[in-house]
Amino acid sequence: MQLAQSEIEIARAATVFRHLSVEEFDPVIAAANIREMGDGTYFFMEEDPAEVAYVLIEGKVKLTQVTPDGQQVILGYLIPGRVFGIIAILKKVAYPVSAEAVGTCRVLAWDRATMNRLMERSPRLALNALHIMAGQIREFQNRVRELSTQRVEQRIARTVLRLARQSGYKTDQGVLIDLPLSRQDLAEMTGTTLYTVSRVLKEWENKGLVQSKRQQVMILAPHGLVMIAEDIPQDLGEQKSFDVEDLCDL
Amino acid sequence: MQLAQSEIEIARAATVFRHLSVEEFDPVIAAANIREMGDGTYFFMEEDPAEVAYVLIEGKVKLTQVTPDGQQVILGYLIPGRVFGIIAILKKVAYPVSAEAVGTCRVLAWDRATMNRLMERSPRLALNALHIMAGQIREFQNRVRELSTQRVEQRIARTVLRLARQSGYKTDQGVLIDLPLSRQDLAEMTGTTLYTVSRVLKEWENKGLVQSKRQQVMILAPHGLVMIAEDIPQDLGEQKSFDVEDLCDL
DNA sequence: TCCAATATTTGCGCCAGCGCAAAGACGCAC
DNA sequence: GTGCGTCTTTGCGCTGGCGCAAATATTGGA
Repeated sequence: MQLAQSEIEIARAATVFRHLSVEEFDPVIAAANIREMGDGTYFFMEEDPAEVAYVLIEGKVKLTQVTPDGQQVILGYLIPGRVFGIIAILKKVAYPVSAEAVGTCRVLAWDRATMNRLMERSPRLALNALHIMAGQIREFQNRVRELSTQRVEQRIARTVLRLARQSGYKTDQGVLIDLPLSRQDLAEMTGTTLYTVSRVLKEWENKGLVQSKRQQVMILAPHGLVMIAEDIPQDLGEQKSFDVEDLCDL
Repeated sequence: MQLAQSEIEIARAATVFRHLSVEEFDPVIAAANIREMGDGTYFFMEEDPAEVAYVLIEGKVKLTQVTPDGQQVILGYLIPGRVFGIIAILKKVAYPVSAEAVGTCRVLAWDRATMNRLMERSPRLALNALHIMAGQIREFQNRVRELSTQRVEQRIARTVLRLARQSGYKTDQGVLIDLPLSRQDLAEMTGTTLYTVSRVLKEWENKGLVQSKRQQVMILAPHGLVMIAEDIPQDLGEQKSFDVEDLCDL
């Protein structure tokens, strides 16, 4: 398979290749394999020996874990430009999560030997990997803190806002989360049940904060969700108008 | 301050220095600063710019975060040989946690410039740092999963067993957790309240699983706790005898 | 030794969230 | 259009866990 120019540009912008000079970047691309995966197929499963690192070019990827008793937990979704399976640069380690294609995906892939060779030539690449892992640590620490201290509605609000920031798609009605996102999925992301998610979304819908359909959530009033996410007791009556900027950060 | 031979040996065994040759390790030690911190003092606070990396030689260190509304979360305790603040090898990042001395601590410390210079000379050192960060990611992912899927009693059991494995001190009665560990501390580690922790410990005490005093927990029947941690419904009646091996892993 | 500070226990009331069960809505395949 | 599988809603009852308040225990320091 051949790389289109647009695909190279997406890779160029990937965090893992940030600050690479052209001389460093070209061999990276030259060594890449492009691969396509159909909806629902797995790049790798939790516990598999980590041999290949990927950069997502097109599509979405879902990262999950499964508890010993078979319950699934969704750790997050990836969008184009994100690297995954980067752990494969290390010898003799296993992937800590499963990675599943959500819709058709195109990725660039490098096996460990290739990645190591590239890193030897561009220390910057290794440093970027470190940066990415540091960011992941921070992210999961925050998740632990959220799960420890926040109530369910708050966690759902944060999760929805995070997804909107990542995969939000602005329409004239509001921000649509561009993912097939069932109540069950949201429950697995927030550590609750599909019943509770359903009830919370319904309540938000009644308040005019969101509009949800089958496997779909659209945010109508980001500000209202931010209020919930931050646990600011809002006296109702005055509804703030829609403002995309609210999605920028918390 | 001078390094004792025993201190050098502890550093030698630290995970971050694993597999280093003598030629690589000697300059590392030569470049180290030894530092002593009193009980309750902080090596660094969450959000501080990360400038120094540490290896714990003696004492215990508590890692914490604070929520916006002032609630504390304990992410874990470190024992001698563990590295912390390793994030400081990267430029322009902040510590994601606070690190507090529990009892008097002795540590080795390197500032970023020194650490970077050492890593250039020993790529193995950089690789070890990567390994450690990968391990941390895995650990926090597991914590997220636990918090998402397990009930309070289970999480407390896992936490107590983990602490015993780390800082357990075998006595003729059972395994004593060698940390000042209040109900509040356990609550902050497991995402619950001191009231619930108190009630759970009391119940375990009545069943003869543990014996707890002020800021102290001793495990009498590890097997029983493992049963709870793994959520195996135990029909009472037959109490298994004490077996230290149960602490080895879950 | 006694006091003040800190840690722990426990009764009590409450409610957030769980989870079954059953009905309803939706969308795809034929 | 029909039918089936999947997803969603919602009534209901229940309980795990929260958190106040007050009593009690423990400890270190004066």
